[in-house]
Amino acid sequence: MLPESMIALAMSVNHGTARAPSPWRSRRKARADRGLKREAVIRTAARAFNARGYHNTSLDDIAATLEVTKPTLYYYVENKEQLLFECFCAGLEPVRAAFRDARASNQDARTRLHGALLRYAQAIASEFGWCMVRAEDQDLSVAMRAHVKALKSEIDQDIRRLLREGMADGSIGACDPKMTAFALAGALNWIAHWYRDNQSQSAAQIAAAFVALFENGLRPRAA
Amino acid sequence: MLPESMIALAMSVNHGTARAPSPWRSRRKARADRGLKREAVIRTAARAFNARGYHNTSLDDIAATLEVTKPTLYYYVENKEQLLFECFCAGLEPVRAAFRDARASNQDARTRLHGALLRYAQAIASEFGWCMVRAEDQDLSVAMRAHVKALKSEIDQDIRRLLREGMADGSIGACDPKMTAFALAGALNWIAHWYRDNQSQSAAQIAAAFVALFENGLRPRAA
Amino acid sequence: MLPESMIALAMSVNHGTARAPSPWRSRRKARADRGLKREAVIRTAARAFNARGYHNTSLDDIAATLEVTKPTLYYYVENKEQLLFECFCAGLEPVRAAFRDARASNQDARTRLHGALLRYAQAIASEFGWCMVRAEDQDLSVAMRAHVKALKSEIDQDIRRLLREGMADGSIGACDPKMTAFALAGALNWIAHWYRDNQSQSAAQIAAAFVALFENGLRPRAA
Amino acid sequence: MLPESMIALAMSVNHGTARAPSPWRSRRKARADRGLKREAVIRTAARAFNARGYHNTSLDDIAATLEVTKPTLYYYVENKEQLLFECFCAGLEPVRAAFRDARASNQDARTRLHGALLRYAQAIASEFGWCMVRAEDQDLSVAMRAHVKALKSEIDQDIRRLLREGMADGSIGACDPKMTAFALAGALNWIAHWYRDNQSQSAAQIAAAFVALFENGLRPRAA
DNA sequence: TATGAATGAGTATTCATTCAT
DNA sequence: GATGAATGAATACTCATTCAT
Repeated sequence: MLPESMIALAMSVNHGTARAPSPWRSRRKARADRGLKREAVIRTAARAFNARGYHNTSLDDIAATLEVTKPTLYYYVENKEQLLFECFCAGLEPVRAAFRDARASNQDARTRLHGALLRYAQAIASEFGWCMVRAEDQDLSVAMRAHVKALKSEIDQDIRRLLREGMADGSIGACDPKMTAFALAGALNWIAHWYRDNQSQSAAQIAAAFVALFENGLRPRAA
Repeated sequence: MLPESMIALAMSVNHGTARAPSPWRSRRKARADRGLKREAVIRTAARAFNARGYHNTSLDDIAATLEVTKPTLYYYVENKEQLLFECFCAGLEPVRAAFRDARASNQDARTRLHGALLRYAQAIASEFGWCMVRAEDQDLSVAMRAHVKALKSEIDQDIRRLLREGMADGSIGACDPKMTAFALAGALNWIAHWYRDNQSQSAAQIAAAFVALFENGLRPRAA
Repeated sequence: MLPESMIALAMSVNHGTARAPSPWRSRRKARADRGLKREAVIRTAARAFNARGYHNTSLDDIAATLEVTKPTLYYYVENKEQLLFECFCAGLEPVRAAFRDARASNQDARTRLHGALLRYAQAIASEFGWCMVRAEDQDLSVAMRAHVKALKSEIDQDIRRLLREGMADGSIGACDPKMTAFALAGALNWIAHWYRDNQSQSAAQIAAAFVALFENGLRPRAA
Repeated sequence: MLPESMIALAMSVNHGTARAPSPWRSRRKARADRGLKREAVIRTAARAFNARGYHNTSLDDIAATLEVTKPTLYYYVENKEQLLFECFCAGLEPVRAAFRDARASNQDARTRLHGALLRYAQAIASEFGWCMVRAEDQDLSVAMRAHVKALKSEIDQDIRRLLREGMADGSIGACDPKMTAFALAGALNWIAHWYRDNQSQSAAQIAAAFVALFENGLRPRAA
């Protein structure tokens, strides 16, 4: 269901701000995989979208960063829209993996949710965070919009399921799973709006602080 | 600091989806105040931005909805950018009012925060919610961006202050005010992404559910 | 043939840079003649055209300078084009007067030409100079273009006639009247491109220098 | 300092009114150099500006003449303004060359000035004449305006220098170099206002007549 | 007289996309 | 694989002009 190279791309998430090396530069240096170049295209797009927004980023911008011409991009990607979609998928994959692991584990539900949310937060803070969260549905064609919605909904359902399981196994207090899932996801997604690489706190630290809040709430605990 | 007509506009937030009646239609019907028309322009823009996004909304779209020609918009507003800014302000004003009230009250801090967040959530669910939350900073000129950032920061500081006051008066448990403020705002802002007028739950109900989560946390309480 | 108020306007040519007083300002102060206001409109337009060019001057600019609204201008003038035409006429009238006088005098032709060119130069250096010289024919309707051409041609013919008379009465050496008239007019018209009010030399001094050149030529004279 | 292709363009000045052949028409016919096309764009623009003025010429007009679409123009030129600038430069180059030659020669100054002015007049009568002379400074951005002013000033200084040298070597009578330079340039520049290709006299003949006037003046010479 | 309000027509500029080479 | 060249469609913004009041 997800595009081919997505997993490889997602694994190598790069938090640094260094310009991605252009695989075109050393032209003769090996028949550098089409896959590698495709990855570079997507990653470069993600950074540009993140920095300037989807509509304020032209394909020319992306091509220029890669030191390539615009039509070349079309060799690796069908559309500008598809470029956005690929970025979205690349960012989402680690999140899906996190929830897969949560399902497989046999700890109590709150612990499993805790772990998944930690990885969720890190994905949001990655260079693909913008594309996952801030990219507007409006900018996609109906077909892709449906696709994206389905993927997002999957995550939503994963969270709700863990909440319900937690209420069942006693590790989570009574709550409305739908509203609570929205609140959790919202708080974490929002990280994409303010997190910058140079932040004093790492994504992991932020995630930890968030999860602590969700666990204990604002009201002082007895002891 | 905020534009004149903003408060009137903000007071009359309209959650319905009904097309705003066009004050131009009945030309002779009263001396339809310039102010009223300006309001209609802004409100119509807000709905369009909300529905299709800023970049996918042309001034022609807005004009057509109002059954007016494009240049007429320029009679009421300087720019497309300014249109967005006005929407932002219109949405933000009730939030500022909420925090003003929170400062004035002499209840314990958690109660005051609780009240402010309720109103915050309702503002986000209003027709101006998109403009306040999802509009990209990238789309504004540097000058306006600074302006918007300052206004947003004001709210952020208000939240942090209440958190600190709550820790001081014992109504709020120990927490990192900055991270917590981000988490709270994020969860609430996210409402703008999924809330639709036809939702089964009202904005107030949603806000209540959120606030309850924030107060008690996920972990089951003793009693 | 020339518009009514032109002569009065032309007589009061104002070389200063001081903003023309707006007759609207003191509203009650007498029923200030329509003629006076019309004059103010034209003079203000001339200055604006002179400063920013015809196309870069909007009627709003002119209206704003006069502290009036745009439609008011239409009460005094039919068109933007007509506004330009009026400026042209206002500038031209003193030149026509100069050549009328030259025809009436009974001095030798070179002396009469000399005198007329002096006044010609001063007209070009006036605030209407731009409109007379730099305004493009292209910006006028066919009807007005013909009108303007006729007026310009009249001046051209006046110069040629004086040249021929000078060759006849021996005060002017052999020359091609057409080419010479073009050269004279061109040199003088060009003043509109570089003359500014704050020039160290007055329009009269410049005119004198030019006429001296035309009279004696570059080649050193015997004595 | 001047744009690359300018010199080639200037050398091939075409006085005819025949429509420039569109290099796009025969698409396959040769690899029609980008340079050639760029030239065609500039020349076509010059003719249009000449015929209708800068503001009354839309890029659509120019594109239509070339049988190309508007965005194509942007492939060769950055701006409408830059288009005007290129025309200006193309027209000016032969003039600069003329004065370079004048500096290199070792004839008396009056003879050298004479020669330079002849070529000056021919440049003004070329299809680029309008852009050099009648284009308003007002239509250029501040940066370009400065650039243009500098180039024009260079020519002015060249004329003044020759006048001073002429007074020194006795070939030119006493005169104010500044005023005289203005008069000479003005008379020649004015040619752009009235010269048309179908003129009975060639540009060279006109220039000769002008130079004769400047040399001898109006006053009859002794013998 | 003067103006508030509105508009029609125009215009420069941008950009995703295509295609022959 | 990559690019130079071209285009169609869209879009924000301007401005002279009109007209009811």
